[in-house]
Amino acid sequence: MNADALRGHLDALLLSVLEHEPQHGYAIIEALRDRSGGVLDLPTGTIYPALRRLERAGYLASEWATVGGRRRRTYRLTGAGRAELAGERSAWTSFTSVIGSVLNPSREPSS
Amino acid sequence: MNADALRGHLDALLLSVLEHEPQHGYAIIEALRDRSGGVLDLPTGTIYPALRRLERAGYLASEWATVGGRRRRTYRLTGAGRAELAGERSAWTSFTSVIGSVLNPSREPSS
DNA sequence: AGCCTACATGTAGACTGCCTACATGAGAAA
DNA sequence: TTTCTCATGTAGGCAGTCTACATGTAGGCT
Repeated sequence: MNADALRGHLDALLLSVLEHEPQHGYAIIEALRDRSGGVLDLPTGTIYPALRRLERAGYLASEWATVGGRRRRTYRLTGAGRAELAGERSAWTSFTSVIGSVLNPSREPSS
Repeated sequence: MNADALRGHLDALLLSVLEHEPQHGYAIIEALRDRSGGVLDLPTGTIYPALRRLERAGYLASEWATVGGRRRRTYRLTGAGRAELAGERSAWTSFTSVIGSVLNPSREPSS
């Protein structure tokens, strides 16, 4: 998986993983790996800054927790985050449709 | 169309437009606009450097022509470019599949 | 005790590609 | 002569992802 290809779609992935339950960063990385069949194995240097960015943007909120002696920062979707996720999903659909139509144009009978 | 979303997929679009006939930059911009229903309206500052990059990479070759007193640099696919296009197409398919599976996971019955 | 692995978070700086803004010039039409 | 379309190109900015590093706990193995 090329790094550039991901550009601009990571936010949608993160929000999507957090849709049904709050997660901490490390678990999010594992969830992405699981859901993608091992293809998406994103480094911490990508995930943690991205989560903070999404929190600054108001799409996520976080709380510290300690589980088994280890500190976790648990993120959850805000209302704005939920709306953003919906927007990202529809943006993804139209994005794939547009690129697809250029990459594999269905030849119209010419006028 | 968000600029970041395009990142890493532009090469595939350009090669695809040039697949069946050579084109010059300005015409490529118009072709992308047409094929995408007006959504992809890419600036010259994006297209021209990208075409030169693809030529440096060996995927395109270019020749100057003069049509109606105007100079055009016409690009065509090389053999390597054709192979690259095939690779980009299959990469696009797996890319959409992976992102899609994260964004809209089909819930497996849990074990 | 010492070592290694998994768990867990974070930052600094590099890389790179797409964008904005600008520059240039010919032909055609108003 | 002014403006629009056609046509190419560069310089510099921006921003997101990555590499590499830094820190620390828990638990298993020898």
